Amino acid sequence: MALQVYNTLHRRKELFTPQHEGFVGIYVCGPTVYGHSHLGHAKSYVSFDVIVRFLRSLGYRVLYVQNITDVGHLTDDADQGEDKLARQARIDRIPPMQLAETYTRSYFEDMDTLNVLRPDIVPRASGHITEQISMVQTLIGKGMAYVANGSVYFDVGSFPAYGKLSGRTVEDLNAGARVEIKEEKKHPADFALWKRADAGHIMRWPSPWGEGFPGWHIECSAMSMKYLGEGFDIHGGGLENQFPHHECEIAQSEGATGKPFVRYWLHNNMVTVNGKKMGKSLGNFITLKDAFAKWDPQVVRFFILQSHYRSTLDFSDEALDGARAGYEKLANTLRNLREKIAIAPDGGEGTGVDLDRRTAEFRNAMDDDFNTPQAIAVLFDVARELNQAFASEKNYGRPSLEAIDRWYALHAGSVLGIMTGDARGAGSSGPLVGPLVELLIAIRSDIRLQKLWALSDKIRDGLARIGIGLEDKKAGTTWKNIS
RNA sequence: GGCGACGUACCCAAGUGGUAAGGGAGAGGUCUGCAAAACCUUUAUGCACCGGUUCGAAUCCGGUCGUCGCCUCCA
Repeated sequence: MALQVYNTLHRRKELFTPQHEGFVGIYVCGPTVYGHSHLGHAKSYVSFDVIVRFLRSLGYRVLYVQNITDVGHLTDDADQGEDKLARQARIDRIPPMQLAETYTRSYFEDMDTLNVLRPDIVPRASGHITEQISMVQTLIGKGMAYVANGSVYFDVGSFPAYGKLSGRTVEDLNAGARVEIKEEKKHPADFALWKRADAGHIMRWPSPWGEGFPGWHIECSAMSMKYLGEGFDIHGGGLENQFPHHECEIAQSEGATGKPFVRYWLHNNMVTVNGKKMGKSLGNFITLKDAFAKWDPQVVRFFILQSHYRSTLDFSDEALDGARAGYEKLANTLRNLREKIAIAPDGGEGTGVDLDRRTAEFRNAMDDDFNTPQAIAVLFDVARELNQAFASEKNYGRPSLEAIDRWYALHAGSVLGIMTGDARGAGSSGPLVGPLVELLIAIRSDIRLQKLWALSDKIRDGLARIGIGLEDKKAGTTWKNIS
């Protein structure tokens, strides 16, 4: 089976074939940096992180571009309201670019914590004003855009395919009561490519049409094509950006180049919290920094991947608790595996786990539009078989055990980006912790030989209170970090 | 009003024509000084509801109810 992806453009799963053999160009809409990142960002960027990781595991050279929107756009209608970045900067009493820098750092800090690999190129909108102006000029030259009162609008009437991504028509838009009629626009569905800056507008750049700032959609077109070429393989983003953002990107990009823009459009679904949509404008969003105080970041990542990227994901304490328990089961298995490896003989028999079969199952799951929940189920299947083998108390050979360790490192670690930490689990330990715990275990073993259970339990309970869990097994006592 | 998605056990969640993955929680058991971990057994004759197509439907078609999203910045 080969990789199939759900292409929003055609509303079906399609065989994935890159434009240039062996190479994949992918662009994902990045965050607007005027606040801390939230759970929605986590779902989106973890999802695309796994997509990129999987493509790389298939042998593709992937160029992953993700923008940072540091030019503020407006708080409500395309023509009303205040620039979001400018507003927050005013509230915080700092320059807008300082605000953007602060939250760009915050964003990557959170993504690093979630084990999301950095994109290969992270272009800032403010650093690509020239490219955006140039593209607007091309569109004006082609008669697809017009200047009105210092602003430039895209004429949707000049692009008959407008609506092909979202399945809307210009007539639908007319019917909707929410499209603001703006005097200077020829048609209500026309969208801004460049906006005239009013006197108080801080972020402004000179342009052929006077001082202003770029429209919301133009940055993604200009930057994606600059780094990936005029037509490229994958464009990803949140489902809510399908319309109008991505629709407008297609119109202006294909209008400017006359070539197909993106071959596969991938959209991830939204996050809800206790059943309700989480959105910036609703004010009910949970920032990642708050989430990490409550749940282990690795568990958050695991939880996200336990549902499909095109399904909505509801965050609730009960669901996260379930995910944590499942995650710990895998972590325990891996820890047990490494303890066995440390004492395994060079020869010895195999575990009987059919890794070839499980590899194929994992690959098939991921080939089917990145079905991470099914792929994770395969991780559990291997864990169960391995634990069954361990339950029989045989002495398995090191090569057989190490093969399973490598299997997890590849499939769980490299592809899904989970189970990559210390097998002892979360928590930070200073350099003295290990030797000290080993010493306590040795002393406690003597105590246990004397059957002084009360004293023995006092040591175990005391260690548990400071985050060290002891497990007494036939082969001896082991320890792990607990939270 | 227009467009779209979804509704699978107590919870999370795969499965799009061949007889319900996986995880959590619960119950019972094995092991253990106890605990933990792990293993075994068990938990949906049924996949919102009602019709239809079919030898066969959670999966296809029609209808009903419900939930959510987009149409306005948002991942």
